[in-house]
Amino acid sequence: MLTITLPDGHQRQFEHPVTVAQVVANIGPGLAKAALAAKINGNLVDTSTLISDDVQLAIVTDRDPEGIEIIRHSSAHLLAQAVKHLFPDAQVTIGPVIEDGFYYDIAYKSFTPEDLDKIQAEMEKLAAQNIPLRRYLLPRDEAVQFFRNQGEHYKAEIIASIPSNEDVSLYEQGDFTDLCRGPHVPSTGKLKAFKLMKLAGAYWRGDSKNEMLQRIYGTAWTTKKELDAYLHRLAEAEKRDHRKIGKQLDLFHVQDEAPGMIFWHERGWTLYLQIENYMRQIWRNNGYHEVHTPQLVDFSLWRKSGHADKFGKEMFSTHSENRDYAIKPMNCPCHIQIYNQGVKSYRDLPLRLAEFGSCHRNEPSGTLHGLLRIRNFVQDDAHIFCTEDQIQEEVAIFIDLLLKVYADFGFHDLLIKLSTRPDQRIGSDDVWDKAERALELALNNKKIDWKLQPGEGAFYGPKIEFALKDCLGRIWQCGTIQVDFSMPGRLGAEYVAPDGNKQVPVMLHRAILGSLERFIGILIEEHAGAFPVWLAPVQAVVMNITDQQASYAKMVEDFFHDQGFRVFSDLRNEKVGFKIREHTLQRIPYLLVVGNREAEMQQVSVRTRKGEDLGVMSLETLLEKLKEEEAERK
RNA sequence: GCCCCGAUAGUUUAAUGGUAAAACUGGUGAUUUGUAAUCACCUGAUGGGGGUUCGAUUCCCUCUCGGGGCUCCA
Repeated sequence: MLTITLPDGHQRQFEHPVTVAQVVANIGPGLAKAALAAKINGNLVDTSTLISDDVQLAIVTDRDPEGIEIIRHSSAHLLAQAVKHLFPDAQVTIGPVIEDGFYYDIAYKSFTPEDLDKIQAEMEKLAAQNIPLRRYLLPRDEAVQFFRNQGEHYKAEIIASIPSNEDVSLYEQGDFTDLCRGPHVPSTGKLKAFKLMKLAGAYWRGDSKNEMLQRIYGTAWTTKKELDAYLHRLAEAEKRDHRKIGKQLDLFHVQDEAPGMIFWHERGWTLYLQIENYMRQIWRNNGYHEVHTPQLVDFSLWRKSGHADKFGKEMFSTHSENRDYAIKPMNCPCHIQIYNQGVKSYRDLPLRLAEFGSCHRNEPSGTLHGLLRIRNFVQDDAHIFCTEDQIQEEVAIFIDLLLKVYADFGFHDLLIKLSTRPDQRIGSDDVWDKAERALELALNNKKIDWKLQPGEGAFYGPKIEFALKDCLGRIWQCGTIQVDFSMPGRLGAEYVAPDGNKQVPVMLHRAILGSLERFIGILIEEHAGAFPVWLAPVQAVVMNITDQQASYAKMVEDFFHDQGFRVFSDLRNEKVGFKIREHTLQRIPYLLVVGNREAEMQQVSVRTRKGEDLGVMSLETLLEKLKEEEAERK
């Protein structure tokens, strides 16, 4: 006799061991149809699992988060089966679940988009056949042999790395068998809403020294409706792409002659300057000293700093009159040169040197991406020279400042990561302990969520990274603070301690926005180009209805312009509806219409880019409104 | 850098082994207009190089750049 307890507390008793499927059938036909897998005492298992003890049992259907994951995982297997049908020479490797879908890496010369359509059709065919899945165990060595016999050498290699005394689980669906931990759906008919999305290359075992496999990405959902909703969401997100909006709103462009570098147009540059000026204010109010250092520096400095060894390939260089130069990829060595001028005392620390430093890095061509990954960018960079004892407080102050800045820009969802000591590092473990603890403590004191990335720190010290997502959910690192125990010493930085001895300061590398270009790219996507008033390149447009109001419109423009606002007038001989449409599409916050009535009363008729009619108001009333919005940064 | 895909007018899109189509933009003229497109006419394009062919924008090779991934992002 065994007792099975269901989540609602109900119990069922059976004389003999039963499978999950039998229990579910016993509960009801509706649930039996919906069951994808189950949880026995909290562990996910297949519906074929045999129960022989008293257990807690929960059925997993497509309403559970685990259910959709199982559907995606089984979809990956279905994909592999379809590929094997159509391309028997292809070898399968791995096929995990990812956000919103799955992929499968396949060793094959290459697939075309047409192949993708064929594979999709084959998958649909196999799903319609409702092929049952069967799970079974095999000793590791037998499993290796099994896959070798099938010519699946990658799979055999994966299994060979599993300890030899362990059994491995295999899943068989019709003529296809895959190694897998599971669980999986009971049969392929449960897969009803999937779509292959794209082809890509991916290195075997994620190592660029290995051969490249063909990765097929797919998405899978519980219903066709959810699938369609997902595809719709994607299409909407793509409309917010900063490259698209950058063109539409005339913000910037790139061209062949300067790959990975940005031509900023007037409107984009206005936005850029707003952000730069805001950050300059932040620096001024938080104890930073703005400096400016050369773009081009003799290579000897990069040798001393260690950059030449580590980033030689990424540095652009040039030559003149027997001297080799590099365009700076980072600002830190230059800031140390400023620090090194004159004798520094412990009383000068912490010393915070800041620069909108323009850096060039020769990134591999395949990694360039709009404004988000480029070869020439400007960082809101600063280096804090301090003592070891000051690290903790400086980091704490920095995090507060960073969170305030991000909130001002409307970002509240930050991904925060702490990267700790890598295998290859310099500095004693004592110093690393101290630095890591300082960063961790600073994070914990803020009561914010963060993730540990062991071994991902820089060779000279640990770091905290602050990342944002773009419109398609891709993650981009923006802000960072890094502890550096090495470069100040390499470049001869020191200060006189209270006891009169010379000491080497610690340096904190830190950026709040990171690359201004990257930050602006994400900002464009976040707002879909409809920037808040304080950032909008053009804050309002004055439109006359006929030529009669031209001089009044010009006067209104001058009025706001003199008050420091970015307002211009559109006096073209066009219907007002035409002008409104145009400036609305340009996402200009306020559209000011002036006809004879307004001119006579010295007023403006105000309309927002959202189409709201705010009615007629005096210039002073609107001015107050603009001032208020600018101050609130809304 | 590696894999797949792409590149047509200023922009967005169409088409074809045989004179490259349209909308918007731009220019000219008319229109003086009240809250998301006034009308007419005009200008304007097949990324660079090589090959196949009587003929290439179309097919092939290659370079450049862009897009999606992988690796990388110090």
